[in-house]
Amino acid sequence: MSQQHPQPFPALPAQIDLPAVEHDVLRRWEEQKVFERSLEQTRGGPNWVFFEGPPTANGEPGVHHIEARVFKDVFPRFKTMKGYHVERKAGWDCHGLPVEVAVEKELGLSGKRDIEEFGVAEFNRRCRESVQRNVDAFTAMTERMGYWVNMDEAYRTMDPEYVESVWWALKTIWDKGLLVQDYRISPYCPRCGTTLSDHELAQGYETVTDPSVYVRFPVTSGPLADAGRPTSLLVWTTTPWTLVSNTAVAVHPDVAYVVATDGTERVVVAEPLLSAALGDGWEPTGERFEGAEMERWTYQRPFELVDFPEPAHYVVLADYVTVDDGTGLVHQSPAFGADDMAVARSYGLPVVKPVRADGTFEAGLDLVGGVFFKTADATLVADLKDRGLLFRHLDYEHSYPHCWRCHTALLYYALPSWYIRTTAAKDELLAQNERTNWYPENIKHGRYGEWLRNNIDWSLSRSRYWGTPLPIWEFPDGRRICVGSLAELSELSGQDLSALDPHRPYVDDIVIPDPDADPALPLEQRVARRVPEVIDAWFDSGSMPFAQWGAPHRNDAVFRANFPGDYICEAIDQTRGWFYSLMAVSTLVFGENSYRNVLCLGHILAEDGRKMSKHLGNILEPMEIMDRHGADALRWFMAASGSPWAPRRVGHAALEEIVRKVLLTYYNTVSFFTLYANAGDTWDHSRLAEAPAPQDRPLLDRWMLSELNRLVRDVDAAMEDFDTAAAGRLLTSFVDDLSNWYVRRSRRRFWAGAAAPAGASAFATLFECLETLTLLMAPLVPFLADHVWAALRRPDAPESVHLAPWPEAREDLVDTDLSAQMALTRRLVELGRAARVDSGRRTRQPLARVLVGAKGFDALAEQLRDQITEELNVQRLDPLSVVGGDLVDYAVKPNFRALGKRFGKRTPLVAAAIGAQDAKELVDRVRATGWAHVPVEGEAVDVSADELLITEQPREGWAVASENGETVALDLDVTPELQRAGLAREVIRLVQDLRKSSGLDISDRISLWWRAEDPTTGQAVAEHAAWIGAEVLAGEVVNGEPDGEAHSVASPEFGVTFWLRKL
RNA sequence: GGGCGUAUAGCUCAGUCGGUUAGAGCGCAUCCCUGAUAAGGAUGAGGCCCCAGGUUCAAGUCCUGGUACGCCCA
Repeated sequence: MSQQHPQPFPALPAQIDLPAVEHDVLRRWEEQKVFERSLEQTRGGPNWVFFEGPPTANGEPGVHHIEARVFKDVFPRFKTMKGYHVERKAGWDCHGLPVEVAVEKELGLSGKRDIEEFGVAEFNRRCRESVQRNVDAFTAMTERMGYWVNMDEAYRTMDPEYVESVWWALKTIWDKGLLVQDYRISPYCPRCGTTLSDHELAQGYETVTDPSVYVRFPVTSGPLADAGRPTSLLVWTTTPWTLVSNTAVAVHPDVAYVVATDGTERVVVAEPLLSAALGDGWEPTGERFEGAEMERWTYQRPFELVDFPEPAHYVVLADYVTVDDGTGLVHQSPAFGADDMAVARSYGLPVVKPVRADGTFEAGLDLVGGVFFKTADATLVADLKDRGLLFRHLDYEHSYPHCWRCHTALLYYALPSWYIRTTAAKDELLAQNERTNWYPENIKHGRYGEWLRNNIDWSLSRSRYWGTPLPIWEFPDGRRICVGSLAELSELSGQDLSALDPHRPYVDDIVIPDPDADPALPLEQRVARRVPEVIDAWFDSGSMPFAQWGAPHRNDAVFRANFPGDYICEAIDQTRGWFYSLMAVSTLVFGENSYRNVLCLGHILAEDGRKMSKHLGNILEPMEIMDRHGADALRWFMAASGSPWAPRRVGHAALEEIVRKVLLTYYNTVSFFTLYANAGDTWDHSRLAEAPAPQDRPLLDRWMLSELNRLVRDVDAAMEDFDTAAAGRLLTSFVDDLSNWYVRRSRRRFWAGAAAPAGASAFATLFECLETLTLLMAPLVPFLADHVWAALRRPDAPESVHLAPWPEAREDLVDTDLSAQMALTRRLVELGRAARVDSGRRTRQPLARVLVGAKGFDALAEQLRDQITEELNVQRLDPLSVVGGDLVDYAVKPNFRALGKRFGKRTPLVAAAIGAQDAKELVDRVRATGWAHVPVEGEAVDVSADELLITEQPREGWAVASENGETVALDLDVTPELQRAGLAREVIRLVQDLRKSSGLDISDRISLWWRAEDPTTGQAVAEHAAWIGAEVLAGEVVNGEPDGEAHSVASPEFGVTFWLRKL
């Protein structure tokens, strides 16, 4: 029969190769230019501005790159369906140390000296090349995962227009006086003459033995200065060479310090360290000071070898001082320690640096002149001892950073460096943070807010090669110019530089002549040269909102229409990275943060719970995963598995589960629909108009449509709240309801066919559910959703689901009362199933009666009662009350939630009183009057039915299951009539199996013959022949064997044989 | 050392406004159903809701402290 009608839907086989489908869909997107059209058709609509955080195109892409890219795709798709215009400009972060390190490795270079010998021009050319190589791998992965982003017009932070925009931003900050030069303490190798990055630092720790010395610093002012006998601060250090430049002594403001004496001298130490630092023979004198009281006490410094330009050598307060080691008094030498430097800045102390860049002390100094810093220790300690200042000298074994190349001990060394005074904008940053929505919210005032509150100036400059050159030119007399564009530089330098590559070394060759200089001076003395540094690559990426357009020099209007952004998303490691650099740059330059909503994801871990890394061998390649499970499965995992804010483990098992439970259940429901829509009197979209109005459909359909519209409302709310996990849970549970309840309970109506009255509603309802569900699924699983859409779509609907509008919930179809009734129905069915299992009566055996005792059962609609009898295969459904009260056991429990509201503190008493009552009497009274009195502390208290949890169970001859006050009881009596009906069901199943194994189409008609050896089965078949024939589509059911060929099946269990032949 | 987060079944995770019988999936066991069938369903075993205090009539849920792990920073 199916051949008589053209099939309205393409056949969707139950088996599906998801990765293959995805490749088809990718091809279709490409051919039909779906992404471009989705942008085209929203043009003119409101903008929803998305900023792509540029991945560093350094190294191969990994699974963790998929994570953020899923979220960067889902919400733009969602907003596009809602009618917004969402530009998606890709970007690449090109500069920075990681690129340099990779190229150094490739070239076999080691360190800055090598790079300079190799040639900066060629080195930077290689860096540029390396970046471009990796972009290809990212592009392939991005396309495969279905991330729609415009890579043809991607911005690159190394492009001249981009660099110019960054220069402009720097100049803006310069003009505000917030770009300044200051000392920065960096780990520095004096032999290689270079600073080391944190990454390099981590590679070079070695265990060494250093002197650990306790030194007396005699107090020269304050209450202890005139104590009659000399009193000294006892100061501990493991770097005696830094005592030459001792500048101050730091104490913790909240720690107690005491004076101790051995009878001859007096020293000051932290109270908790008294015995540890001094050993035996020392007694506290009773003099005791809070650290805060000691501020500005002066002392006699240990060496008088260098000059100090400003006042120094007094006690300062610092929170970082601990009482774990030493004496609780910490020697300060700001040129050689980051903490020391910070403290010195806050006190305005001078930075004295007697060690030269090669690691030796300045030549003219007494005692240590020209000596390498580390070897000066012995000389200095000996001198302290000679002068009686050395209190104690030990050896101290600890881990100290060394140069990973030459193993020279590193120097923490103050070098001139460029800073952005973000601390000056701290209040504004905090205010901008308040106006920004963080997901999850705790980041805002937690990890990120904390970072802002402890803001430190942004250390901007890097003494490297492959980066945006710092656009500051300096004259010999110290005057400086910050340049904001190539045009400006052209003008200042007097040459056309519009085609200049604004990278090193070319930009280093540009000089700016001083128009006012004496022409007689040599050239070098009347031109400005660029400072040698490049800038932190984070400043590049933080500038992307304007620099991606080359604004303000180019596309300024485009930039202004796309600022600030509505949405950015990265993993949590970006809080102090991109999230901060974006906020800092735009707040400093525009006085406004550049993003409104920021999604902050947890990290992706390997299945073993560890980070994926090559040496652990637990890496999953993204392309391999997608070829095995499909990109949709991986996308669903990222978006909806667990909580995106938390770290998550990805593995094959998790992805297989998603495929089976979510994607295939959804797809199989669609496949089921097309199977029946294509069969018999086919169903096509024109029948939608003939279907009854939703409110006139059977309750099962009305329930499903109610659930559907609730789903639309809730998924929309979840997506608006950037909560894909909630959306995923809602969708999963809907798919389960649709497949395992609605379709399961509606199968007979689909068998009846599209033309049958029963089928009209079912087909329409299922179609509407699938159509809307597919729209809701589209942002999360764009491939499968579009595949389904292509199969199901109405003739006038958009070609792709991604060109279709987001659905709107029809609140008028949401029926919460019906939802509650259906929930009760399903709970009762579950109880009935449990009772059947206990009783050992298989479901094919019809039973006479089921009894139900449950609140709300009386109000349960007839159609829903029918669902229960059908699903449980029973003939009658009655309330438990039809059984005489004497045959039923009652149990009553207090409903605490209800009682608590009314009785508060007395709840336990009322609960106890309820438990003490005779259950049956209590139930009778409540049933009769709606209230019952229970005695509580001599007083009669009313309780209502709602405040009780009543469970009732029949005593004899029933299979009973109850839960939460709801009871289902099955009549176990199987009469001969019931037995024969059960046998008829058995043979129907037998014949259905035969149909299937014979390869018949679901709508093929047959002739059926049978012969029974078992008399009871024979009687059952004869008695139910009409029913059997109708069920198995047999035109005739003949007792006897067929002539000629026929498919046959014999059942020894029931003593019957069947033959069938297709009509 | 500091900040932030996480901790619920063997595993992966839900758990709303605090309510006394804490759920799902996977895995395991035993079954059932089947014209979606290499699917589906039921039942069962499996819980110190990390620990200790506190608030409350009532705590997996709120508060304080601790432990372990993770991330960021020093």
